[in-house]
Amino acid sequence: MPADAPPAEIETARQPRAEARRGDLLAAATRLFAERGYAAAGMDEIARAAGTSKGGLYFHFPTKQALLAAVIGRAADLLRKRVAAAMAAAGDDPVARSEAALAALFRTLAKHRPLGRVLAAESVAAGPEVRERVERIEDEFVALIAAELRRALDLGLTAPLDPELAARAWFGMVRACISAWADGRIAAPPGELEAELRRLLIRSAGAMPPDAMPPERADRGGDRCPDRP
Amino acid sequence: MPADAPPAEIETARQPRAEARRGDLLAAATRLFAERGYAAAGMDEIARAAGTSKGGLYFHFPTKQALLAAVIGRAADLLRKRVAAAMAAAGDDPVARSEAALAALFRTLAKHRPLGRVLAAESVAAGPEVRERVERIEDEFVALIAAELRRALDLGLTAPLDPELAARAWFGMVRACISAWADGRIAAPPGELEAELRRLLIRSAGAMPPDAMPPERADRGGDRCPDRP
DNA sequence: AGCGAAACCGACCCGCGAGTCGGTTTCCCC
DNA sequence: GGGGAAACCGACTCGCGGGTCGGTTTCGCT
Repeated sequence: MPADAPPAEIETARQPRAEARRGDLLAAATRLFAERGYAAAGMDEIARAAGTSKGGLYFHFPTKQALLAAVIGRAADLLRKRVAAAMAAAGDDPVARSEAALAALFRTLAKHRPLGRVLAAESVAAGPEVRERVERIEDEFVALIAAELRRALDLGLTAPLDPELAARAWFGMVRACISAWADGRIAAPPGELEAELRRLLIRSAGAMPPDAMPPERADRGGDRCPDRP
Repeated sequence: MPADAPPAEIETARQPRAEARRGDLLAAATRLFAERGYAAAGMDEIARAAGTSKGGLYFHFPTKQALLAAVIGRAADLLRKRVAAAMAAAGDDPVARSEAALAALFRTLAKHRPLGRVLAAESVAAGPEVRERVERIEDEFVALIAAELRRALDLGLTAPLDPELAARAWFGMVRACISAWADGRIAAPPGELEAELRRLLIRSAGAMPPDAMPPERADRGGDRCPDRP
């Protein structure tokens, strides 16, 4: 449904060693863009960090913007792959599929911390084209989740809500928590964080998790259906 | 509780016309940093946009970083003021106070669009000190809401949750929705957006809004307490 | 082996923009 | 009204970093 989704990598697979270099360069660029910011990270520095030289870098990428674009494209491809796999494995239930998509997003971003920072912060710094591209990617995932949420709504599995807005809000929740966690501003281990976040997401939609009831059932008084006097 | 909260503006109030200039400069800088990004916005450009010259700009701010720091400081002050006022006006109920704080955040960011973008995106581009400062500010507001949430939790007004995490997640929801809306990627008018967002927030905490029931009560089948078979 | 292209190197070029500085205007106050 | 400081101006400097280029190495292929 997101229509375009450019064919990922059109590169006509050069020599394998070149491909490896390209990978190193992208990794180094991702890390440095995240650490120093797009503008402050120098091409020379990136080349050095990837174990090569400026000339070698410019052999693979014609310009700094192109490098950033490649970094972003690769990140988007990775996310797409993980999310698609997770959703496919989650079966038919739209709530389960939404949960799975968010969880995959969460895990992927948690595993590759710099990636999230590049996606979040560098869009503005590198000119409007890049910025728009990042927005498109975000919209793509939001639409993915919104579609599931709409199905869930139609099936009466959730409280009445605006699927687009809810999907966007969910995305924001995940992003905010991940980046705070990546900076060490949240102590909890990722597993707990994910579980707690999942509870928030599900409750916010007014839905029950598809798999009956979570283990800790009688924690306290009013867990679900809180009729406070 | 956030401990420090630097005394806002220590400036020893110079001539009033200078103060006005300073304001113009800050406004122009905020706008241009948001539009072009920190690195791409030139000092000369900013000065011109504020109706003055580079020399005049450097009279007020010794360096580009200092300019950004002032922009961020002013934004933080504005947010602090608005949020404090809203919470004070909301009475004692911790859920109402949380709602009010978020709503004030929402409205302030919605009214001053560039401000949110600067806070969100420019922290990385301008070196680690600035970045850390922005994180501190965010943490400050999160802590504010987390405190209310903790009270609500102790009073049994919410489902069991981690107050810090929930506050952070809420913050992320608001931010994500605001920035998507500011870019025109969400069509809804801000009033509706806020209302829908508020519903999501409340539900995610498993709380009831303090003011009894919202008008549209019997919209559909399972609004609250969704026991799906 | 040896040829040709892909891959890589690093010294150099050059525009751009942050910061400087000597000079000019504005305005407060005696 | 005039002296002096605050406020402001804009031409200039200068280092930094993106991009270039001629040359060198690596490697596949016959």
